[in-house]
Amino acid sequence: MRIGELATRSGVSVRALRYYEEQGLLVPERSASGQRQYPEAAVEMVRFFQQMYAAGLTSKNIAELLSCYDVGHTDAQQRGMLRAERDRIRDRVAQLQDALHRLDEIIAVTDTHP
Amino acid sequence: MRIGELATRSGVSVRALRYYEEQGLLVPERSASGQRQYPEAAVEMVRFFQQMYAAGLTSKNIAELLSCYDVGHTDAQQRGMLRAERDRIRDRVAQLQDALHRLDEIIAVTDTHP
DNA sequence: CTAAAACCTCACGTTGACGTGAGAGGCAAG
DNA sequence: CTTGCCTCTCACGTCAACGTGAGGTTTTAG
Repeated sequence: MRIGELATRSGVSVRALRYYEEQGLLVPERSASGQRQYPEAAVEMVRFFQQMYAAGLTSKNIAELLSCYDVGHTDAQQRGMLRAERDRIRDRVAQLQDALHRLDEIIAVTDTHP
Repeated sequence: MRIGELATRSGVSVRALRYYEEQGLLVPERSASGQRQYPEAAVEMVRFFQQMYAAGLTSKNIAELLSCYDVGHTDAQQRGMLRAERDRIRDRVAQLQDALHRLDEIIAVTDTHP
């Protein structure tokens, strides 16, 4: 499919897709005239990228992560990176839940004293 | 206390404290010579700010949140904002946990196929 | 065949939370 | 008094993930 369809189907902008390519995350084939051609699987890929971005990973992190996935084997350094990222996300979840509780407290107070 | 001590005790940079002041979050007294004077309670405040920033709130959000807290009463718009932010954080936690599971899967795969 | 819609490549602009000097003044110790 | 560290106010720089035209080509619909 072409870039516009992928954009609407995966819920990101055309610009974002070109940016992902720049970062080496999703490099499509090209038609004879130079237009990008994406496979079906690209939709799922892009959603995965969004999820990882939302989790606070950088483009570089995601690229490393993909290289683990693509090559089909990982060295110690890559596995270390994966674990480090996972731990970072875990910490972040804990932080967010703390923040959530503080907000809940404030909401409770402002509801009883409006 | 002066700005340097607050910085080290609360774990942020001096620049960050001046930035918070710019944003109206933490406006200290001034000595005769113009140096900032913070009370003890500022340490806890700054940690709270960091927690909210980590949760994805902007300076403006935190300022509104403080005004709820300070004035001691809230209008409907403020309570709406508080709830919206809380819901946003909840969604984000759910997203992060999804991402966490995907990372765990990848880690499991790369461990069994190194 | 033509006009609109979609695509292409530069390349500069945006946003938020600071970083990083520059140049000048303040403060405790010896 | 002067050395050395802390603080002050501008004010420009940074970084990541895009946004936003500019100017030109390609594809599609009628």
